[in-house]
Formats: sequence, structure tokens, C-alpha cells
Amino acid sequence: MPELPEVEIVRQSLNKKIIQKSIKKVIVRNRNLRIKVPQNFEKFLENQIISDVDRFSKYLILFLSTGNKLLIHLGMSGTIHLLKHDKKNFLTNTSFYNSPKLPSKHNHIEIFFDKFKLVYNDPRRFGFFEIIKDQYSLEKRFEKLGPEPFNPKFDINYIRNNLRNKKKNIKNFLLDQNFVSGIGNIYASEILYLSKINPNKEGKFMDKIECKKIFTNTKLVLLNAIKRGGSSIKDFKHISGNKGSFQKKFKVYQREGSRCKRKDCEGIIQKKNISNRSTFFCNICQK
DNA sequence: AAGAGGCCCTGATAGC
DNA sequence: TGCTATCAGGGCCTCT
Repeated sequence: MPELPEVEIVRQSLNKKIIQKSIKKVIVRNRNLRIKVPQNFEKFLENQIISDVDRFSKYLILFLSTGNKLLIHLGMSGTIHLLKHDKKNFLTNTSFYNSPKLPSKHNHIEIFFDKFKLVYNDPRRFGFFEIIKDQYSLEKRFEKLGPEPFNPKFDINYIRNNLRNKKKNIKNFLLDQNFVSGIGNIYASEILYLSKINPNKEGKFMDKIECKKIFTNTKLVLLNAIKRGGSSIKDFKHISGNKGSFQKKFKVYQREGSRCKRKDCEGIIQKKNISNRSTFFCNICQK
């Protein structure tokens, strides 16, 4: 589900609600996430105050008063919800408000604050919660990841130098988190459409102008998605249950068989598997 | 070493 | 109705 824009929307909404709040209680119902939730996970969180909520790429980072950090990844199907809880009973975990928007299954982790609780729901369990001890370990954790598209390091020369002599196609480059981090399967197709570049184009055949388009449109697509509250394809995104609207702006994603949206183009949007991920592109204007 | 493919997991949907 | 197959927004590991 969540690419950089969706995770950024979650960060913003969490930031408003949980900063300076104290964690009263943590309940883990299923430890078998992508990374096993350790037995002592709860003790790292209980009685901690959240000092900040940050994001890198598709990762959320909650800063705790001890200096520990809680790293959260939503995987494919993870969602975070904030719900009121019955204060009298929350320690016994019996009587809760149940938001109609919150699925009844797969609520793996619940973090209780004074007046509400954070619920992590994730049917496929590709997401994870991980305690990171300090800033150094955090940097270590991310050291192999490439820069975000907004990082000045991600410039035209960086792109050109990485693509040079490479057989790997540009779609796979955009999905490669060690090259640039934060782009996922939806926005990769959208970026290539805006750039008029065929997703199968090999890195070594990308000229300077095309690299410049990648540089510009990567930021453009992600920023527009953030502005619109992200894309809600299947699940809801926001902690409130509200949906983003960027999916209405998709030029190619899930539009196979439809006409290309460029005024002067007669093309039809194609769907093709590239490295087992569905890829959408115009058969005429993406060269 | 680079790059392709398998795999982790559940649920929704399509087709028979 | 109830099977089976396919696909889904991610990323790590293995194999060639």
C-alpha cells in the first residue's frame, strides 16, 4: 500500500495527535510480523513520551523520551488508526469503542495513550515494528538506502552516474530503494508517464534530458500526491479513516485499455509485468 | 557483481 | 455454492 506520500500523510496526522503524549500500555496480539516483535517490546514503550514523529522513505520513526526510536514500516497492507478507548477498562482490554472503519481482524499491536489508542492493522503482515537504540543504529539501519528524491544528493549527475552502462530498466531503478528511496509501484509508473519514458528502457540508453525528466517528475509526482493526501486504492490511509484523492489523478496506473490522457496522443494504456510487478504505460508517447 | 526471481502472508475477485 | 487461480501499494534473500 504505502509509498513515501502515504507514509508522509500518516506522519503528519500522527504528529498532530501523539506528540508529547505518554504511552500508558502496549498490547501485542500477534508478534509474527515481517520482523518478529520481541518479548521485551512492550517495556521499551510503556511510560515513554513521544517527542517527535519523523519519516524516512517509507519508514515512520517515533522518538521516545529514553532516546530509543520506534521504527514502523507498513509493508503492503499496514494501516494505523487512532481510536478512543474506554479508560476504565483499557488495562483489562475488554471494552473498547470499535470504529466502524477499523477491521475486526488483524489488529496486531495496540498502543494506549491517556484518551485514545493507536491500533496497527495489517492483514498480510509484511509490515513491522522495531526498536532502535540510538541515532547511530538508526543511521546504520538506513545506510544502504539511497537518498529520497528531495535530497540534494539526488541530482541529475547522481542519476546519470548510476544508470550509466546498466542493463537494468528504468522502472526497476525507480523501485530500487538503494538507488532512490520512497518510490513504489504506483508512482514509478506515473513518473515514467510524465517523463514520456518507456518503463523497459535500459539505464545505459537514458540520455541527459531523460535523466533530467526523471529528476524533475519524481519530485513533482510525490509532492502532488502528498498535497492530495496520498492515494487510496483499496484500504483507507489516514489515521482517521479518511481517504486520499491522488488515485483520481492517476494518468496510467490501473488505466489499462483506456485512452492516453495527453491531448495530442492516440495511445492506449498498456499493462505489462516487469519483474513481477504490474506496470502501466502509454504505447505511443512513452519511448 | 548485477539483476532476475522466489518468497513472506491474507484477502478480494474472476473464472469455471 | 464452492472450488482454484491470480493479483495486490514492499523488500529481503538466493541463485545464476
